[in-house]
Amino acid sequence: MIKDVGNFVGQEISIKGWLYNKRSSGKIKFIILRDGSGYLQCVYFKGNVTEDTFNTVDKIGQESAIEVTGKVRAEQRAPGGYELDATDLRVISETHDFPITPKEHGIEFLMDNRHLWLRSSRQVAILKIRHRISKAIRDYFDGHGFTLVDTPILTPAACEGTSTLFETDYFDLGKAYLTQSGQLYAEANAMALGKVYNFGPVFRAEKSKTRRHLTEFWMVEPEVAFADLNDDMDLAEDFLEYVVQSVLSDNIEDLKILERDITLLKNVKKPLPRISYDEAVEILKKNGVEFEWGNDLGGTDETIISNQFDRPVMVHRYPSAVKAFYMKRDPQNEKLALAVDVLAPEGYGEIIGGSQREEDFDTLLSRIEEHNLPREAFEWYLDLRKYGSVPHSGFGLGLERTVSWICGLDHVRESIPFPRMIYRNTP
RNA sequence: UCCGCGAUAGCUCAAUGGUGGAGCAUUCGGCUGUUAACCGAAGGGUUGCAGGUUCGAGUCCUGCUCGCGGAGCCA
Repeated sequence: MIKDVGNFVGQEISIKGWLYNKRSSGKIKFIILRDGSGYLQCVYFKGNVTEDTFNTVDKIGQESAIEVTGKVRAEQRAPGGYELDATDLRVISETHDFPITPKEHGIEFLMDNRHLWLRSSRQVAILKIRHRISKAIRDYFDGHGFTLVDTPILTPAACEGTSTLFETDYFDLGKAYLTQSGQLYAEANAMALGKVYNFGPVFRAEKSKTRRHLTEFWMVEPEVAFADLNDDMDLAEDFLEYVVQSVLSDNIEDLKILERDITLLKNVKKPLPRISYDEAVEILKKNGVEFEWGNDLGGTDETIISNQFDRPVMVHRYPSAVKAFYMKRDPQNEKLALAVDVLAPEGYGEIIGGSQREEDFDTLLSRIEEHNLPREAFEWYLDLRKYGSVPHSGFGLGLERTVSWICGLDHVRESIPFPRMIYRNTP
């Protein structure tokens, strides 16, 4: 693979890939080969290769699949520091008129050609960082005593009763819904295994049309038995530090391709600042925002708050009225929920939402009734409070928002290979 | 759902109500170290769709379609 060519200096090698770009100057021709692992400049001198091979270089278009043979050489003038002094060229599949040229394109064209856009250096870098983040997430939990549990995607009822879900017919059993969260099922698993996490796609049928929303996105949700809100925040900051520092140590080249300023990412270390909702409201008022206590924080509110800090900030104890039914109320103030949101810097908004869960049977039942949720659908969930109920907490981290933040993207649509949005479900 | 902006060559964009252009891409020619290479030439158009105003509409008006930005909702 191209990323390993440095180990083959002085040797003749053959390498398969795609033609990324080419330039020619009379009797010398340069091609840039890409293979997914990196980019390699290959030089064709007239005289070093057959007339036929030399002419073939002219003929093949961008994204032709080829196999290049030649000797590896360290070369300062070549991108990446190494170059292939080519002796042969085998065409595996010739291509002409690849739509995405190395020039500028508009977003509509690029999204229509998303299946081809993925081959560009920028998209390749993003996908590699996305993979590193996914791996860091799994490594972190696997290394801290968590068991991965897979929760259902088709569910009989809305998990939280707050957002609009995709609906589908389910044989003779009526309607089924695409899950918006695996959390309730993760709680059941946590009562079996202690510390668990699930990691998979979730779905929201909200007609949200912003740079932070997809209708299908990936979420990781740890759930821990015998953990309170403070334990939850301790976990979130330790976890977030691990994920960000993993990318910084392994993906510096990819971040350079994205021209990401990593100054603030380097700051993502424990402890993260913790402020209460009340303190957040004070910050808003100091910044001239007319904010009424009791409302949820909007996107611009989150940006103002996060701009006060040089790293992600945890906002805890929100008004219970704007939070989900299963969140435990603060014993010190019944109007507050033991919830926490982690706001990423630079306007990337909420990347983590979590809480301590209500563990008392009667209280949870009355919450379900207050929210006009069908009790039958939650009988199994109530059982968790009937048999060996314990304080427990967890959170959910949105993968695409995290990728967008770490990569410095201006829209989540670039953070997943094939984004699903309100006005686009193709390609 | 609401507010705002837009749709012209394969792509990115120009064009005062008066003969639709440029750069890139493509094809041809030139160049022995290019870095989104460069230089010269050629081909390439039902100006999103439907109506209207006007002697004359890419340009003004109305409706529609699609897209983009933002709000709300949310992670």
